[in-house]
Amino acid sequence: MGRTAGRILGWLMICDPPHQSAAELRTNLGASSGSISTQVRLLEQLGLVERVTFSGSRASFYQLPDHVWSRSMDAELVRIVQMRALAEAGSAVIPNIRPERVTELEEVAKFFAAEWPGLLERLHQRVEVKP
Amino acid sequence: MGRTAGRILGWLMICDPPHQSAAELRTNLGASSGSISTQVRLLEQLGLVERVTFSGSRASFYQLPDHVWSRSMDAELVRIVQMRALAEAGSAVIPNIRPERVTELEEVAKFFAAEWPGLLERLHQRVEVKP
DNA sequence: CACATATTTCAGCTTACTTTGAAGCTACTG
DNA sequence: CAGTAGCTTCAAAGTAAGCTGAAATATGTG
Repeated sequence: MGRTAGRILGWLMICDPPHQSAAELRTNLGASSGSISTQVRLLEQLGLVERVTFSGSRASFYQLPDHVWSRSMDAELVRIVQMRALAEAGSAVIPNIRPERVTELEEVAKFFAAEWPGLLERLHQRVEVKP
Repeated sequence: MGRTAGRILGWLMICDPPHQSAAELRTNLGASSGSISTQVRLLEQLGLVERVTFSGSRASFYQLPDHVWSRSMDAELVRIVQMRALAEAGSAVIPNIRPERVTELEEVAKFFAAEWPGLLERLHQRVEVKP
């Protein structure tokens, strides 16, 4: 993630109101319109920003989705599963000496793939369901 | 981590013998001596490669440490704690509307800081203590 | 302890990514 | 449905990171 994307996220965490137009982002961050457009789209694809509109204004506004941080941990599971698939592909090249150089990676990936869903469930319980 | 660092790791997972000299890495990966020197040092600092020597040869050899993959998950705890510290610094700028934009990040960081040590313990049990 | 071998350093090159700003396009308001 | 505010695109410039290879430095064998 680029510099501007990070600054957009930071600003969207503290701005008032929580939704900002591209022009507001441009002004407050000192970035160009093109940069805002590109980076906001990137963040939208990553699920870290959502776009909202209001009738009466033709501008789009950008804001952080609810529970954005705990939800972003969900994406980690995708990467863990990709890692497990990669590690499993390694079974084709297991060396004779110290084969655990390859097999251990698979075990680690399997471990996290098994543990992560439960962890996420507890995280969401804790963060999204306030006591 | 750069391209060459990744290729070094990959080669060290499957090479025979498991320890390789800089010259061997250079030959097998088609990289320059400078690149090998720099990237091997980077990997050493990250704890992903260790350097060994043998009397009778003046060359250094590089190899993967034991349990390198499960141990590399330990480093994640450091990053989680750094994230918690950053998130706690955010308490100085909590906005009035939708304050959870900032506070949720802190809760997520705290959650992982609390959970990670136990997770690591079970990982190491599972991977390093073969049944 | 001389000296050949191995390693590190570093300036310049290459490559990949980011930003800018203006032109073109979209779509909403009135 | 015309006009225009706002968004996207894109080529060019800027920036950052990695690689190379030769020169400088370090190492430890014999």
